[in-house]
Amino acid sequence: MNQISRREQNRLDKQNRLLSAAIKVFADAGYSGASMDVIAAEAGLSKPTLYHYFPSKEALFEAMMAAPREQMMLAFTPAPGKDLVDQLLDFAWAYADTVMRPDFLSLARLIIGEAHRFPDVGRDYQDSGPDKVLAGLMTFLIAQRDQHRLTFEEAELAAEDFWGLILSAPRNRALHVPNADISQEILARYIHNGIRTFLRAYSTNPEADLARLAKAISARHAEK
Amino acid sequence: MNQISRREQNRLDKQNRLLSAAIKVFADAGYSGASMDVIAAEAGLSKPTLYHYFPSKEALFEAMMAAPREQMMLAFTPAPGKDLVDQLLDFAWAYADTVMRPDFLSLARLIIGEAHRFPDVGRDYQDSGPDKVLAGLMTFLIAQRDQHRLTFEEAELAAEDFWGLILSAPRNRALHVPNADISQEILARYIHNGIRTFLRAYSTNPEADLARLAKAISARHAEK
DNA sequence: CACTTTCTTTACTTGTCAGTAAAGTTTTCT
DNA sequence: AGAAAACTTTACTGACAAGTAAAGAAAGTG
Repeated sequence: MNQISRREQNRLDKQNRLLSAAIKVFADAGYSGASMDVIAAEAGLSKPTLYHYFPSKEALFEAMMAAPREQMMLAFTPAPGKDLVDQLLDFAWAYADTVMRPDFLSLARLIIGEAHRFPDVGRDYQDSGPDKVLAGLMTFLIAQRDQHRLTFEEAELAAEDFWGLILSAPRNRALHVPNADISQEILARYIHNGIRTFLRAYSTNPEADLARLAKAISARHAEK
Repeated sequence: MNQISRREQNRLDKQNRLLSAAIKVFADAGYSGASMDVIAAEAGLSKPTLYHYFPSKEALFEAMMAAPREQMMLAFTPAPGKDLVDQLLDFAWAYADTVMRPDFLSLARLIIGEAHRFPDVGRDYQDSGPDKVLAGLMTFLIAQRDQHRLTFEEAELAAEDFWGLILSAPRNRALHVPNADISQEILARYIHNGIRTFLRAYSTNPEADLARLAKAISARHAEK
C-alpha cells in the first residue's frame, strides 16, 4: 500500500544497479571496449533485461552520463562571515576533493576520450561541470570586488585564473598518469601556491592577505 | 646503388604509412573501436602486411604513440636579446599553436582516454610532453630571476603557474568540446590575460612590464 | 636469366559482441 | 484464487574483429 508500488520500487532499484554497473564498466573499458553482457552481469541481471531498460548501448551510455552530472558539481556556497582567504581555501579544497577523486578522474578520462564520438556528452559536461563552477566562482569574486578586497576587470578571466592556478597542474598530471595518486601534501603545495599567486595578482592588500594565508596554512597543518 | 636499398626504402615507407593510418584511425575510434582491417586499408595495405610490421594491435598502438612523442614538443628556445615580456609572449604562442591544434587535441584525448589501459603511454607522454616543456620553462624563468626580472622561490611552481594561466582554460574546454574551434582572438584573450596575471604576481617591476605587454599586444594587433 | 629470399595477399578460423525471439516467472488486479 | 499484465530469462542470429596459413608477387643475387 505504498505510494510506490513494489513494481516501481524494483524498477528503480534495477535501473540504478544498471547505471552503476555501466559507469564502472564503461570507465574501466571505454565505450567500445565495454560489453553489454558484462554490464548486465555486473548489475546481477541478464542482457535482455538491460535492453528492457535502455534501448541501446548508446542510450545507456548517455543515460549514465546524464545521471551523475546533476550531483557531481554542486555549486559552492561560501560560508558567510569568513575571511576572503579562508573562503578561497575552502573553495579550493572543496573542489580538489571532488575533482581529484579517482572515480571522478576516471569519469573525466572517459568523457574526454569519447568526446569525439559523443559530442553532446562532452558539451553537457562542460556546461554543468566546469562552467557551473566557474559561474559560482565569478559571483563570489565579484562580491569580493564590491567589498574592495579584490581588483579585476573581467570576472570570468579572474575565475579561470584561480581555477588554473590551483588545480590545472595536479589534475592534468592525474589525467595522464592514473596510478600516481596525488597525496594531500602535494595537493596542498599546489593549492597554497596557487592562492598565493592569485592574491599577489588580484588582492587589494596582498601583504595582509598573504600573511593571513600563511597563518591559515599553519593552522590547518597543526590541526592534523 | 643507394645506401638504402629499395627494399629498405619500401619498408620504411610502408611503416610510416601504417603509423599514419594508425594515428588517424585510433584517434577517430579509440583503441577498442579501431579495427586492424580499417587501419590496413587506410594505409593501402592488407592486414597480414600490417601484422608483418607490428606483432599485435597493442604493439601498433604503442609504436604509434612513441613516434610523435619525439617531435611534438620540442624544447622552446628563447630568442636571445629579446625582452622578458616578448619572450613570454613568444613562448605562450609557440605552445598554444602546438597544443591547440586539432590533431594534437585528438591525440591528447586518445592518450587520456586510454590512460587506464595503457599506463605506460600516459606516463611517457607526461614525461616527454608537459614535463619537458616545464623543464624548459623553468630554466628560462630561473635565468630571468638571475637578472632580477622575476622573483619566486620555487621555479617549478612558477612554471606550472605560467602554464596554468595561459592555456589551462582553453585547452580543457577544447578537450571536452571537440568541435568548438577556439579562435585566435579567444586564445589571445586568455594568453594576454594569463601573462598579465603572471607579471603582476612574479615581475620585479610589474608596472613597466604590464605597459610593455600592452604595447606588444597592440603591435601584434596592428600587424594583422 | 634462373633461383632464392623476402614481402604481400587471398581466404580462412575462432571468438566476441550488439541486439532479439520466444518461453518462463513474478507481480498486480479482480 | 485465477487471469492478465509486466517483467526476466535462456538460447539464439548475424556481423565483425584479431590473428594466421598457405599461396602468390616482388625484390636481390649468382
